[in-house]
Amino acid sequence: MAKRKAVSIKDVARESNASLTTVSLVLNNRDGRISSATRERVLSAVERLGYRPSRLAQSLQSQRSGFLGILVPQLRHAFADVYFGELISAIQETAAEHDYKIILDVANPRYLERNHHLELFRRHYIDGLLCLGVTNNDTYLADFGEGQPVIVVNNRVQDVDLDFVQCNYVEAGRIAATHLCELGHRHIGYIHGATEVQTTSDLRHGFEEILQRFDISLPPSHFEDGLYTEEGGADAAIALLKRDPSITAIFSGNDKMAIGAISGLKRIGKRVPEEVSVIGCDDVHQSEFCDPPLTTIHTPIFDVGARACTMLLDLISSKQETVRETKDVSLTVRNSTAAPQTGRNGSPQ
Amino acid sequence: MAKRKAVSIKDVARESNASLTTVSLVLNNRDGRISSATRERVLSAVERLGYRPSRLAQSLQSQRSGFLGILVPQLRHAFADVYFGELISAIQETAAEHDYKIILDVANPRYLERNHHLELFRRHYIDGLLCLGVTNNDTYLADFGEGQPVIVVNNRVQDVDLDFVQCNYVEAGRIAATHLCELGHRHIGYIHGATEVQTTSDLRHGFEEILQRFDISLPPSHFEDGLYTEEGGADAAIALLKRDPSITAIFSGNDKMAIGAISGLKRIGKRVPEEVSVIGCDDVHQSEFCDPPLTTIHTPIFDVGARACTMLLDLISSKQETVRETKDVSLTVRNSTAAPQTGRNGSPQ
DNA sequence: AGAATATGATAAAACCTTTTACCGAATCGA
DNA sequence: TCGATTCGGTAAAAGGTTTTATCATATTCT
Repeated sequence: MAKRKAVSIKDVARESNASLTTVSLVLNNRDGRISSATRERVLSAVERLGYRPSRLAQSLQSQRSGFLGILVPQLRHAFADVYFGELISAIQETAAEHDYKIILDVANPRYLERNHHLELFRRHYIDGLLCLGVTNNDTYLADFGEGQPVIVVNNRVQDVDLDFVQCNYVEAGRIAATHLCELGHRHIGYIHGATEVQTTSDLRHGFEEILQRFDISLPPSHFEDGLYTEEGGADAAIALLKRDPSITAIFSGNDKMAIGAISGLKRIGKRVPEEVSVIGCDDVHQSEFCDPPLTTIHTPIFDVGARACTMLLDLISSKQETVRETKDVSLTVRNSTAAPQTGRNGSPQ
Repeated sequence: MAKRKAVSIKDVARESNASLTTVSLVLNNRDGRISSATRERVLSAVERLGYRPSRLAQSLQSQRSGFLGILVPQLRHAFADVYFGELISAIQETAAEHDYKIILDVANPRYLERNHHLELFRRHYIDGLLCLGVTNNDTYLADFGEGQPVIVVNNRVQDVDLDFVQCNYVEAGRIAATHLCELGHRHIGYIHGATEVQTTSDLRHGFEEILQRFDISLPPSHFEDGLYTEEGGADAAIALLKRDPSITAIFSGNDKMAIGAISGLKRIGKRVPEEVSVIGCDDVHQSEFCDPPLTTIHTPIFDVGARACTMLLDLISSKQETVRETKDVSLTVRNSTAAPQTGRNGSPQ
């Protein structure tokens, strides 16, 4: 199939009776050194031959790949998660605006064991890396060093001194707690996600801070792990209400689990929000379309992704030395929360 | 910050008192030419220096980038769509198994206008391309040619002769229609997605084929565009029932719109499935967690993505000349469909 | 007019591999 | 012992660009 060889700068040089160097200078507008006559000659040859410089050769020479990496953890189907998807959309869009392309990697055990994360830089795959969904267990993050720009997106890592852009999850916890308390709830369940995620703790700290202020106790029996999945959320909600039927409100660490929780509550015949209020966290798109529409903490995920990408580019071009940003969150009230029913239905006071 | 220069094969050669060539031969196991003594010497030097070959130089030399491209259309936040996400997960996983990496591009108008899709190959960004979410309007697909392996994923393009891997949407339409008809529905609404998508027509053809067999008419007033979004699905369902209150079942072109439709129906006080049945298509993960859980056509999206990726690799390595595959689909019955209520509530017979 | 400076273009080095072709030394067969 | 192999290894080319240093030629200054 004689896949005819790609045209190179040499071909252009020959075609235009100019030297290799001249062609390069013209193409890169290296100051007016070249006469407009030769410039035209070169340009027309480029046009005629349909020449486009090889990005491989360019990268080799410039020692810049023009790629940004996105590293996500190994989950069921990581990319089918709207939370990650939203971040990736934001990152891709921002990167494209700056003529960078995105490459996608999944940090599974095999990957890490083979040090593929280090190869990303050492073998010049990428110029910078964005890490999504990291946990405090991800010790490999400590492997990155000098000249390897890395930003942790919407999280932090406890023991590793890495740059990050995140939402204020402590505040998110406070807002959620305040909302429930002010509605009058006193028996509250808490569905959390993986505890090794830093923002999971942040959220809980903020939440408990406010509960204490309202003098409400949150016994261990009111906590349940929802695994950050719908199924987990459903199971957790059911477990919580079985263990303590007086619970009138549930805070879920993310919307996914909250939606699962609503589905679980319905399954055991509890009406939302009449009998049990549910509040989530994230404000993903579909929260508007579950039944009832979910009250949740709005976190500016898209902005965080875009900002992280911009900052990464600044790190790469040495416009920044270090990045540490925390974005504000807010309450989005829909219909899954209400004041608790007084009297009859349980609620032993 | 003296970012100390990366160690190159030259450094290894010097360190191990061998020639450049020898080092390369050892590293690539080019037949037993090298004595085990030198081999050891080289290997230990590699170890000591922490040498890793530059993939840029390798790619330049081999004329293979080691990347696969994924091109998605411009949508709200394309990657935050579980359907695309599932495909991307499958592709990424398969590619990684074969030591390929994935790069992500969004085909927005600016991108296409600048012919960035062609640059992908011409500038050696990628060795092969997977196109997601294409429509019959995407004429740029015709630009790809010889030596540019491209596969359309879970779709086809009417006028362009491109390789594809897809689900059998004609059959999906048939199955959905059969299900509704056998339940006894006679007044059926149809929420469709973008008509410029080939599978949209396939689905409809299959659906109408069965309705004719059951001698049921589907007047234009029973069609509504749901824009492939939740909002669109909700609006469409409401419009359909306002226009013809005798409708007892709705088929939706994807689950997203179906979930929206359920939410819309509830909003106007219609119970699902007692008053109106809803059946979707795709079987996305969350269909299990809406209320009621959605009856839908299961399409093996993940398999399609994985298969498309495998086939693309075969095209690249010339193990295949052409790819045309259609995967089976099946019915997943949950609780959003039921027999129509007889008598009282409308249903003029 | 002779020296100094612009101007326009180019040869060569550098970026880092892999592969091809070749070379000297040792081994082997006759 | 001569010619043919095998063995172990290397120099050089190729892959395609950018950048640096250099070289002619033309122009300007004194």
